[in-house]
Amino acid sequence: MRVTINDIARAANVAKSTVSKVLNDSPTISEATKEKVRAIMLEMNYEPSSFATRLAKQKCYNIGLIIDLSRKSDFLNYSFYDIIGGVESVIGPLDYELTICNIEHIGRDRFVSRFVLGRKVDGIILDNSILTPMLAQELNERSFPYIVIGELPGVRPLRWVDIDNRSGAAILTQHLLAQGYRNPAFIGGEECDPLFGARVAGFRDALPHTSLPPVLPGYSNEANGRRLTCELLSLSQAPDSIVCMSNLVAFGALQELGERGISIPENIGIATFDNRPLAPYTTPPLTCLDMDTFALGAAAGDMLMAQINEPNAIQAEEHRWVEPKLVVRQSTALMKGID
Amino acid sequence: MRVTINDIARAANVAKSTVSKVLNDSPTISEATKEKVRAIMLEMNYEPSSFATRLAKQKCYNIGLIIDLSRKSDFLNYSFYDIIGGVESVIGPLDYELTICNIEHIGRDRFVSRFVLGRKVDGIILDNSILTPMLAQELNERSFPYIVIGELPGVRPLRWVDIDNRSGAAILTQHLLAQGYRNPAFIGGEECDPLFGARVAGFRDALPHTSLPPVLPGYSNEANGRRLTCELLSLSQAPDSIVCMSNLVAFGALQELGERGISIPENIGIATFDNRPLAPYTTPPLTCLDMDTFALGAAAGDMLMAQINEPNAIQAEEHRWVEPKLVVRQSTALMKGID
DNA sequence: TTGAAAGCGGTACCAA
DNA sequence: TTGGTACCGCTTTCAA
Repeated sequence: MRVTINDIARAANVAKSTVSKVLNDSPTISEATKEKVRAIMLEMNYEPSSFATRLAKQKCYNIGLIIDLSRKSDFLNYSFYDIIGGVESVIGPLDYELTICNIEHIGRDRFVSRFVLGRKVDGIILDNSILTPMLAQELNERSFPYIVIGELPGVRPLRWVDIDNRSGAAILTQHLLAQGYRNPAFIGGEECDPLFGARVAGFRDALPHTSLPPVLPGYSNEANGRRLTCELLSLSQAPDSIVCMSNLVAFGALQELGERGISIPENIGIATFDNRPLAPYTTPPLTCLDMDTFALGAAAGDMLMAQINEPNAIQAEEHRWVEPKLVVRQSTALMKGID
Repeated sequence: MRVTINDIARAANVAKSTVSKVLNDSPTISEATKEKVRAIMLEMNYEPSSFATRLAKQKCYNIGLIIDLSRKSDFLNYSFYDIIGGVESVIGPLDYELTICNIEHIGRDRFVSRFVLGRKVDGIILDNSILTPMLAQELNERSFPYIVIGELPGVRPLRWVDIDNRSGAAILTQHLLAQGYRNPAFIGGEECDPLFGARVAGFRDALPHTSLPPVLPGYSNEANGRRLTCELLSLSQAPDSIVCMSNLVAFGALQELGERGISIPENIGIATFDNRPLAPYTTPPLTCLDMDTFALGAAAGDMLMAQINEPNAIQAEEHRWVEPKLVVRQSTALMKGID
């Protein structure tokens, strides 16, 4: 049988409540007693049962990361480890744990009851693809702490973190202009996706308001990168540079342009979102916007801990942006001779 | 205040123990009572407290995935989501949860006491980079269920799952031979890494025992891919094909060969381990061995659940291999004309 | 078939 | 500064 608080109390010849106070480093216990009890704990290899503690304290020291594992996406595949690392880097030192909650089997509706009513976690972090307005309302009504990863306009009060895609898109576009490109186009991304909206907005921010740059949406894969590039080339005024929604779109564009003998960066400059998985390894390597997904996770963890510890702040709306970083590579090096 | 088993008992006019039995679908309770109590549970939105249950049952329904988040590796970045998905796919339906345990802050030594003695988890899954012989011994002594991801010869009794790298390497090499290549070489990987040993062994398995193929180790990055390729080319009998330890090594090789005007697959064939992140997107696309990391996680989860539920089987050694899949692409398509 | 009561391993209040 | 004791919410044994 494992050693419990009672064993320690008996061995130390003190009351169980005294042992408990030693565990919590209560100031009402003398140093002498503390030392004695601690020595015995060490000797007996005692470790308090987390369940008993949590039950008694009515607190879980556990936060849930809600995901839908049935969803496969490049973003998740390439950033999940970093996001978890970021979350853990802030909650771990505070002695909180991270539980992965897959809603795939449970279903979106029953999951609130499972995790929120079941008090398995003190707070949750979830994706904007998982949070429905109804779910948000339910969580809000219960004043249950939660942070959304990914902007979600229209549902409030809401606390979310996101990569600042709009500002990032502007940075990327400004870089193209600074390199001497004059007519950037934007390709890839689905119109219904808020990500697309934010990035196109940033793209437009960086351009003169009078200009009407080509923006061609399409599911972000290699084939569409090629197809949309073809479309761009057939325009009466073909662009001299392209901002791509993803690495795969950019890869498709590179392929298409390569086959047509159009050289990059001389004839057309290419910039793309995300450094992973391909940007450093294409020919030529792609100028891109590197997304700090570790920071994203850390920000989410930080906001969540703040909410858990100051429950009155829970009703306040809070958004936090993580700024992406421009990584300049050869695909936009129009001015490399001048430099 | 939240609704507890007492509230339900009161509302249903039965004893608390009766409610408990309904929760556990005990056969000693009449259907009528069950239905009545269940209806009230539903009505009152009751969800049992998992901590109370776990404390009373002395069981956690929780398994720990031990990782060292301070480690950054491509493999983890690209496969972590899949591994978690695999583990969850088997433990989730059994109502187990997955807790991420980062040993970065805790330290390798204290972590046993934290998770094992602290009874936070019923079993753990960890990496062969985390399991030390001492730790293994400690876990074995306590008969604590654990599964290692990644082969770890020399420590026993031990239960682990791994990708069958040796057989995979042989498959990859046999493919080269079947395509008509005669002198494969192996580059990349560190000699101290068991992964390197397994893959080189498989590489040799596929070749005539009399042959002494070039095997050049080196940390697996792009620069070494280039450097080792140069070395290969300067050999008196230069190889006609290369098995690469990783995508980055292969990428380096492609770069080097490309710059020298050596054409692939005609002059030299290239095959590599891992489909991620680059293999489909290089020029030419790389023939590779695709590692099913979801299956790896699922196998680990499966073995762990078996151990938890049959504690007497815990002393038995068990290894499970996940077979990698050959993905043929252009980089080894020597026979494409013939085909 | 149901109920009463004693745990599970802690916390926390109040009295000593 | 310490001890006694009533919980936290559920399970389980034993009696009714």
